[in-house]
Amino acid sequence: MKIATYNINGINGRLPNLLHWLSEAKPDVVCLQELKAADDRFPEQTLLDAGYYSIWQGQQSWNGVAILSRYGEIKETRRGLDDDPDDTHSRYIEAFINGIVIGCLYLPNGNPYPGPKFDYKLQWIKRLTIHAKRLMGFGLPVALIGDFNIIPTDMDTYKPEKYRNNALFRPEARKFFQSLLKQGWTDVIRKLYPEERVYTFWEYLRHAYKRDAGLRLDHFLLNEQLLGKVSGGGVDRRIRGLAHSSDHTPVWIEIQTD
DNA sequence: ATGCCCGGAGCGTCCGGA
Repeated sequence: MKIATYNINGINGRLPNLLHWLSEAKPDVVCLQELKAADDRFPEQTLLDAGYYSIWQGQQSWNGVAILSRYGEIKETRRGLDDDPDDTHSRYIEAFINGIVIGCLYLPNGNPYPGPKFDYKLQWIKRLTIHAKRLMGFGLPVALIGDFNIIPTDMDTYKPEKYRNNALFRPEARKFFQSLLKQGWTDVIRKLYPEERVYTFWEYLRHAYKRDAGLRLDHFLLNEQLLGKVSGGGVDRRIRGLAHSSDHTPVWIEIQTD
């Protein structure tokens, strides 16, 4: 069972790219972020024709998350986080697929720091912390997957000094990531590649991809029950270099199924 | 310090992205 995450940066504008990658990579389950499409603009039928069932939480112009599955109708277990009924951002959707709880998230960017957007990021983090702890108590295999908009360590950016006051790299954000690890989650891509530079995002500006001026922002956090079943994982780096690509590239893991 | 590049909305050129 191959599970992937991809910040698509506009699902309709990049539908050809998405379909091409799906046909090539053949993931079984996909978490998508930054749909930038209202609910009624989600390309459900096109994805069905490509073999994928979907659930999604859309929003006009911004944000938006979805889960795709080749296993048939998806059992949705949650959309959105608790404790803020006024939150209008579409950033979390969750499903139960093949015995695994899959939380698909698009954590707020938070720039510029300081400011209200950074405050919103911290608020959202607080709410995710509560939900992540709750998921830990289920006694089921669980994965929190998506664009965390967090550079976890110096190793995860081409130039740490440049990002010291960036919301992606601020101590508050990195501390949160560490606190999740203390809850019992494992950053499985880092575990698979302990020494390597693994980037999942390259800016459009200044030929960042060509210069390999990247960041690692897209993560798989797995609990113990799921970690033991992981047989591999990686980054589909080449996809970022294709024409009209998203600024992120797909990341995936392989799970042994019995 | 600024622009460099993108999609979306919508038809000017801005906003948000990271």
